[in-house]
Amino acid sequence: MPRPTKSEAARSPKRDQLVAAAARLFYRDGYHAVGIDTILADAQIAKMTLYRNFATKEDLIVATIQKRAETISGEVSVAVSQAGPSMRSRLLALFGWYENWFRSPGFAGCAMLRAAGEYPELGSAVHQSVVRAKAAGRANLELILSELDPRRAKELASQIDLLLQGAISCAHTYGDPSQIDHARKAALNLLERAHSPHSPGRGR
Amino acid sequence: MPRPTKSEAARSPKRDQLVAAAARLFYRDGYHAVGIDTILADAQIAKMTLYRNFATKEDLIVATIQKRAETISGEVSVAVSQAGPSMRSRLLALFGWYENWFRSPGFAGCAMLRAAGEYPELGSAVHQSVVRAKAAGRANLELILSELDPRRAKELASQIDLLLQGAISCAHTYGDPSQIDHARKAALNLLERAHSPHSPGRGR
DNA sequence: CACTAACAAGACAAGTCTGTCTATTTCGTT
DNA sequence: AACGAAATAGACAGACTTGTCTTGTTAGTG
Repeated sequence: MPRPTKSEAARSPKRDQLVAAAARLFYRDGYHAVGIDTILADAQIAKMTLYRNFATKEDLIVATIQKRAETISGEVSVAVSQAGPSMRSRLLALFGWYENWFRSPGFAGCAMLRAAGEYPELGSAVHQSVVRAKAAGRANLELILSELDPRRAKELASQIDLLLQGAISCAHTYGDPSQIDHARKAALNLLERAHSPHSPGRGR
Repeated sequence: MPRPTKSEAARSPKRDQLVAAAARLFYRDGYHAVGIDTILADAQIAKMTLYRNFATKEDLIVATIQKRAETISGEVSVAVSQAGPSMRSRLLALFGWYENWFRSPGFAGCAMLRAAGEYPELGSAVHQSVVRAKAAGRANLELILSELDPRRAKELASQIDLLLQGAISCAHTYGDPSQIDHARKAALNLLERAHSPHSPGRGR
């Protein structure tokens, strides 16, 4: 069947092309700042093809967020799984992935946080898709850490996630990739502390 | 002199009114999403009055960021100075201020980070104003912490700042003010560790 | 070969955007 | 009372916005 099944209503070469161009331009210039005509010109795709695959521009934005979430999740999983068995080396692999990202050309912060910023209302479809993606990312981090200490995995995952999200935002704002170093040092401190807690019930 | 000096070319009741309305609307809906006509209607001010005080819309955005930075800096300083003398209580006062903010109605993340997100280019006037404001905030945090241990104040300030910036973004994204709790716990851990470092030269 | 679905190209509607300009009015000062 | 700066109201230009619709072309199907 040369016609590629189509079936579910998602896989289409034109659709992918569109999402790829949109993701690139949205990330570079912002969601409101980029019009669909710019995307169509860049992807060399007709307007009707866009509106056959997506109901609205916001739908296209959601698609770029979902695609980015999948990509990041996959790459991080690979990086962590390729690291040594110790929790420390796994965490360092995770931070290594982020550092590479920060140092890559065209880095401009987190596409998802920026989307949540441009669509600040909680109920917005775009914002909701960011919530899902970020929650999945934190859950994945929790899963990684649960091998160490299942009881504290949730808390430690939240803390390290805050460090990472902060590092992404600050690295972009300052244009300074070395922000990841601060986050890494803090995360290792927190990890050691979780391993050997010598003052248990503190901290509110 | 009943005419209020004017002098420097900044203080004007209409100007302040304009900045206040703009800050409110930009924060609620986003910088690109809000047009100047909306701001003018809200502030009940004529268009020419806007363009007599600001060259462009971006200039108005920069003004809202500067005003917000001043307000936050002042409020945080007061909150910290009103706390007890111990570093722990000072830090708790700082986090208390953030928690109140997160729980206040209409909280929608950090206006400055969102501005940097909508104007991703480093050289942009808006982005630059965010850099200045955020750098000043971190410097202020460093100043607070320098009473504890001047050597580690800079590092600790960066780490806690990352936690705070991450908490702001995540609290908004998830619509969950309790994100500050994770940041606070982590910060207290890092503070204790800075106080009694029992494994010195680790962490890359 | 004939059919059909997908796509390209572009006109079009209806509205929005920023920024400029003119004409009129308000108001504090001399 | 008269002057002048500042504010208002609104028209206006020119460009841009999303989304719809039409027309013609391409390519893979039975």
